[in-house]
Amino acid sequence: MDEAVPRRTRRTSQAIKMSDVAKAADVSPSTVSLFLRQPGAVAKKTGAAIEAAIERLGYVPNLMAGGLAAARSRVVGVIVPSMRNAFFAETVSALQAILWDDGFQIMFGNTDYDEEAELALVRAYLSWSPSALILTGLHHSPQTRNLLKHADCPVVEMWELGDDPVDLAVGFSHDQAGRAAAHHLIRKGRRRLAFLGARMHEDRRAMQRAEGFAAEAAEAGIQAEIVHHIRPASTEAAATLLAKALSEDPGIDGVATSNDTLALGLLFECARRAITVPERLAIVGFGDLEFTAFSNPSLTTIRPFGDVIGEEIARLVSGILAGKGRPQSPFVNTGFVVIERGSA
Amino acid sequence: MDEAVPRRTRRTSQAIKMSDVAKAADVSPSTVSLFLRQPGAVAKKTGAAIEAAIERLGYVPNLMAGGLAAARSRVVGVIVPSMRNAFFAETVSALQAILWDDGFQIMFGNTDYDEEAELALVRAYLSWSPSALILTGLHHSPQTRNLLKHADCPVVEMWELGDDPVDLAVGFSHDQAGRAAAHHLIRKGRRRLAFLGARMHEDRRAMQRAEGFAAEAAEAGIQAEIVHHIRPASTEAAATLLAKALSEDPGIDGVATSNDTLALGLLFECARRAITVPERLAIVGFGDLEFTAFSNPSLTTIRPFGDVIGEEIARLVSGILAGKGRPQSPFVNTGFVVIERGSA
DNA sequence: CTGTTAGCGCGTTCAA
DNA sequence: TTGAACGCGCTAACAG
Repeated sequence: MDEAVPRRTRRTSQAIKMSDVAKAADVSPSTVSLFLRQPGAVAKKTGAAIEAAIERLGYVPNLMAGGLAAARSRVVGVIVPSMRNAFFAETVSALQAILWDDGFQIMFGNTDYDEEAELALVRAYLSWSPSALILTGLHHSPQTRNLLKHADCPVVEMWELGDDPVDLAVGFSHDQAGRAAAHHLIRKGRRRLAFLGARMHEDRRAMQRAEGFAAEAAEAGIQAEIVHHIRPASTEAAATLLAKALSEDPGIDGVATSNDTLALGLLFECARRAITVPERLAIVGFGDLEFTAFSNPSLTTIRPFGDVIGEEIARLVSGILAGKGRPQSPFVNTGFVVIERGSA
Repeated sequence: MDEAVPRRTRRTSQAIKMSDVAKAADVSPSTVSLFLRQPGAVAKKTGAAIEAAIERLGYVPNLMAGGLAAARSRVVGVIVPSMRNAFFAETVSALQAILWDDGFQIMFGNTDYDEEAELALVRAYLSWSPSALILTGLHHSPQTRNLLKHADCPVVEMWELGDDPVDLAVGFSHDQAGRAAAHHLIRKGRRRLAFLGARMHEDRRAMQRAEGFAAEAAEAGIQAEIVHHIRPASTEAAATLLAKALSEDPGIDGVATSNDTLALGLLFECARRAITVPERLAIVGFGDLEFTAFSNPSLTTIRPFGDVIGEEIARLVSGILAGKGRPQSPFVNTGFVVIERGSA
């Protein structure tokens, strides 16, 4: 009976378009277009008239039309495993800030560590003719890799360094980070080590750190066990992991974790079990999350410079797209540092 | 005659297009288009042929062309104050998961609590003819509000409830959350209260919680001071805040914080100062971040259901866009709960 | 420096 | 159930 009255004006919202602006400024549409893309290439007076018209009419360019005509959009696709991970939040935040200033927009997605999801995302982003594609890690399904190889834009793999990147890679060596943790503990006189990791069956980079840790220990003649847990890193998982580690070797005196969150949980669990840190157990985390400096005891950890990764990528991508050419090397090593605090 | 010289000087990367698929499947482009949008409306045999051709050629639709023709893209713009904030990460993660399944893509941006940045983002997203716009909070610059009012798509304001939303709102009352914290402390016998907040000059919602807290206390005949700090919430800020609060009233026996991160810092700081929690100081956090259940002591906090906010919005938006009509009420109250643990 | 012109790849009538 | 025609709003080559 009574048809619902739409609460908002339906469709055909006669949006102001470029030709309207052109008419208002008494120039041709292509001049408006030119002005928008290269303000300097238009006479100052004409430019002022166009600008005034834009302002007066409230013109908002249609980026789909622009992208279609130019066969390229100013969209940058970014793919991370998980948005809930503070590491990536840092990187994406930095990326967004810089790319935005350079006139790019970010399309953002997470794979939840699923290769199929990654493939679907890559495909989806590709269908926007993006200006660049940024993804996490060097490992992808063969199909994904193939798509990326043929992509008509810069492709950046981040947070990992290694052989044979698809195109560009910005990050650091997780093997070395793992080794650094072991090295630090050994230097501190620890001889019975373990690496506690969460979700390492999915998180290749955490696994690499674990392996680097074990390798470094082995080279020093120390056997380090790797203990892991399937669930995501959480303070709670730490209790489980510590129990496992202790049951395998009650004399453990030094551990590294795949993640500061885990390390925080370990701190709490040690307090509960009256295990003194660092006296009886030294702990090295990973990530340098904000609480590490201020926990009790403060947490020795490895800082991966997630923000720098974002900045470097943004700079790289912006540079290439601005026609400044590609760097000599496809790698940017953003490195890491061990930050010594109270826990080790 | 003249037609002999096509001006295809553009270096297009031979992408497969719909017409190629059509040719390969021996149908017309519009049939392919129809099949893609409504597979059921095409003869089964034709559909199979098209599908095969798509597969064989590796066709990827050009979403810009599609969006341009349809005057609508399947992009959903999402704006949060900060990506580094774990609350919003939960929401965005849930949003992305559901919207993705429904065929939408997310464009993501953060304002860093800057109204101008928000305006720019809204404008940018609008230029993609989005399917929906999702932003944080009910407060925007007049210009932004005006743009949103005239937007030709659903607009959702999230994480806050109040009068006069632009269109739809999904969230909860921060005033009530603040009151709940005060109520809890009072019920626990605390009589000298304070609210410790970070960045409240920018974060309206934190401020609302603080005011709700103070109001509830006042109604119980208790005066609660509000102490704040300009820097973002961090475990470190907690020390500063505690010092301030104590200097104003050394006898404080119950505090709420704007954020669990702050509460965590407080826990550490209390340990350092040998202030027993909850005996001498009861603490109520906000956010129910993952460590709260497992800290030492565990943290009493308020859980805002950030993931539910994301789910509700996704459901709402998907429903409206699928033509299922708009809900009777423009509000969805996702509520919150006080989770009582060790610290209060 | 500005205007003319010809599409970009697809959705959407509508007729067949 | 399918196909032809048309145009979405803009960019880019080129001529003036």
